Amino acid sequence: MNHQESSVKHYRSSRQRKRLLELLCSTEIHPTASWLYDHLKKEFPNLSLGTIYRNLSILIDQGLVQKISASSSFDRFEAKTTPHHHLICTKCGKIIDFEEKVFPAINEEIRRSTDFDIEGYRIDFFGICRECQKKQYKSY
Amino acid sequence: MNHQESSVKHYRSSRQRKRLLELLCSTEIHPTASWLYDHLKKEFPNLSLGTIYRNLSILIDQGLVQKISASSSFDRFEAKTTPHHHLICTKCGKIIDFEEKVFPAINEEIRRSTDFDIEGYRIDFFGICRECQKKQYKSY
DNA sequence: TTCCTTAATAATAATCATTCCGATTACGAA
DNA sequence: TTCGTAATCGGAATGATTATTATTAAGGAA
Repeated sequence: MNHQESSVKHYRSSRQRKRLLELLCSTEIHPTASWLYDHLKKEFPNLSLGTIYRNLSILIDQGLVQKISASSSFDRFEAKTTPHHHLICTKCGKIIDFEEKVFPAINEEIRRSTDFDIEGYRIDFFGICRECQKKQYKSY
Repeated sequence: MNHQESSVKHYRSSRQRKRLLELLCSTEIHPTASWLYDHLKKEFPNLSLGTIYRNLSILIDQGLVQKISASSSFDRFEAKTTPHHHLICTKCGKIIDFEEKVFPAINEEIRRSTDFDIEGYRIDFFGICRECQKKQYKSY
């Protein structure tokens, strides 16, 4: 959110948040809050789920992490790297990054024809992943 | 979801569901479940919120309605018409349909480079709507 | 029309991801 | 090292959605 950069908020550092970010950077599975909690719990036995959520929102505010809401009942998170889109399996809910190319024509098109101040876009592709395709055949 | 068409489920008709669909077709605001509840409650004083949710899922199953999950804490719904995308205001959460053109290049590109069985895609544009742009200036 | 089977409804409880709160801990400036 | 306060922990609160159960009403058959 560009319009918040003017009021830069300073956050005190914490080991929990440092490790949370490292964990997010080290995986590609787009974890849920509870997955992150389970993994860091081993390292911080007193860890609280509230700490996960609060730090995720701090990291999002810092632009280091982004939230993905993909029609499931719970949010997923990922460390922000390069812009990319998502392949979402409508069977099992799995989300896969789709780096591939950015489509520049979309940006031009959209800016021309709306009075929104567009910050970006995300393409979610819906379909059935390889594993679920196999399962479909088996179920007959 | 194409893979469900083979087992066609028959639903008994109901006045509540009939009116729910009519209401969804008559508006462009992408209502929440509780908005739909509040409106139909006038017509059906005994209406239950569970009835809204159950009928929404039936209408979705019938392909007449689709659910939009746009990073808010609650779902929004719309009657399915032609394929289109969404402009989502990151300030106020408003969602606006963006008919405009379909981008055929995306389909070709994606089908070539993944083993997903792609059913479709949706582009969510994030930005700040005209009204919220005005409010921003005022806050200084 | 009347009856009968069963899906749809209403009311309410349960679920569960997320947020909030009060007491305690620990970062980091002086 | 001290001190002010942000970060943490634990648990309770919130709120959207789902499940449960008794009641109502589609809609097909007689």
